[in-house]
Amino acid sequence: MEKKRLTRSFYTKPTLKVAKELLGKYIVRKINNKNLEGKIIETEAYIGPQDKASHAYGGKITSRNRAEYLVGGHIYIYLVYGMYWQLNITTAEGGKPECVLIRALDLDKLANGPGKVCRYLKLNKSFYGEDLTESKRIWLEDRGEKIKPSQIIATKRIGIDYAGPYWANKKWRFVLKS
DNA sequence: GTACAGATTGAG
DNA sequence: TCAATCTGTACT
Repeated sequence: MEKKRLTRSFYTKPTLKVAKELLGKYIVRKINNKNLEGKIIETEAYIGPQDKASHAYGGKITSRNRAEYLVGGHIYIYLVYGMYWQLNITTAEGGKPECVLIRALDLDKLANGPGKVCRYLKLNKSFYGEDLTESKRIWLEDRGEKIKPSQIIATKRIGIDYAGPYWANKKWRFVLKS
């Protein structure tokens, strides 16, 4: 099977397009010469600064969210609830706070939630700002799997009711039907 | 300096 | 249904 690392041009496309195209791609995490891999089956788009659910709403830059402004293809990782890491991949051009949250991998309960994805892949703050097109320990691969539009389910995003009904009802969460 | 909510999860 | 657990942000 052909394996191809995704390059910068994949990530710099519009965020919603990248979020959908990430479905079916494989994330590869190399630990001590062993590869942990999983197919991405659920993503969620965050498009700041107009997106109230985004940490960059209003164009804010803090030490927590600054990675969100990096050019597409970088990791934006942060801690929520004091215990769970959220793995995001930045999209669009540099200076634009847009990213895609990786919510689940096809790993049967091992990674069926954003916190679990990071636990399984052993990700932590040392990956903050990691470049997925250059890194030797984590990257994304295209393995030639073709995803049909009919396999993609668009739903409302999760856990952001505080952003108000307009943003909370945006169907920016994408799930790959198996 | 202090208060408090949050892109979650797992146990009860 | 709720506790675990801690960072960023908005107060004083």
